[in-house]
Amino acid sequence: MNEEQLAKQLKALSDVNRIQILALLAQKERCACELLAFFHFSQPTLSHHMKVLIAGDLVRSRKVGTWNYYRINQEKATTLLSQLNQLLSPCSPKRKDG
Amino acid sequence: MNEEQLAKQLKALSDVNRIQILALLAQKERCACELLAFFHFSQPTLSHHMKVLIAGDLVRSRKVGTWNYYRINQEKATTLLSQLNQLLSPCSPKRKDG
DNA sequence: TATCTATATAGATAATTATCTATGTATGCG
DNA sequence: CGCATACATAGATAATTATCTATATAGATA
Repeated sequence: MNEEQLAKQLKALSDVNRIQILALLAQKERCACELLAFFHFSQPTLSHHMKVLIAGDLVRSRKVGTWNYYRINQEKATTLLSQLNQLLSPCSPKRKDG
Repeated sequence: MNEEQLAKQLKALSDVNRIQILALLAQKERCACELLAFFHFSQPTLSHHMKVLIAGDLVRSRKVGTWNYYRINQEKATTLLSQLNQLLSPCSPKRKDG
């Protein structure tokens, strides 16, 4: 388990606005302007938050014309959950040196 | 789901040192001086990190003489995992307005 | 009581971050 | 082409945070 990457992902998740963004993306893929409508911060601030989420591999984006659609990176999100589950659970000896 | 508290807990988890502290506590309860031996930062810094983890309800402590023993707050950790699981999973309509 | 050990607190500092305004880029359309 | 729309980037700023040194507190023990 790469703790640097895990910390980066958890840091990406450690902001109320980004948590709410993920909650919105859990429902469906959305473009930036659609996301922005839910919040009170500026467009560059949303851009910043999306960058953090993407850098943490929690969100993917695809461009369609001028629109940028965001969706949860389900695979990486699942990996994160299982890592966190392993971290927070009482130690079960999985490896000989564990 | 209280997103403020969730963000606070995830922020507590978003530091490599604190992740490693939790990994050590997952194995067993440990006192501060025992934890400190694993790291290169100072004792007040450990004290700070433990305070953050406790403020996030992820860790509990008990005092025995001069020693302070720390252990994972398993109940709250499990709650956190399930909240995060709910956040990162494709939306399943649990509530009428969901 | 004096002292050692384990831990916390105070205060300072450097790094990070969330946010803003202003501006740039790229796409679609008349 | 000229302009509007969607989004990103640049640069500034205020707040937060991780870390340190110095010091305080509190329990154990000689």
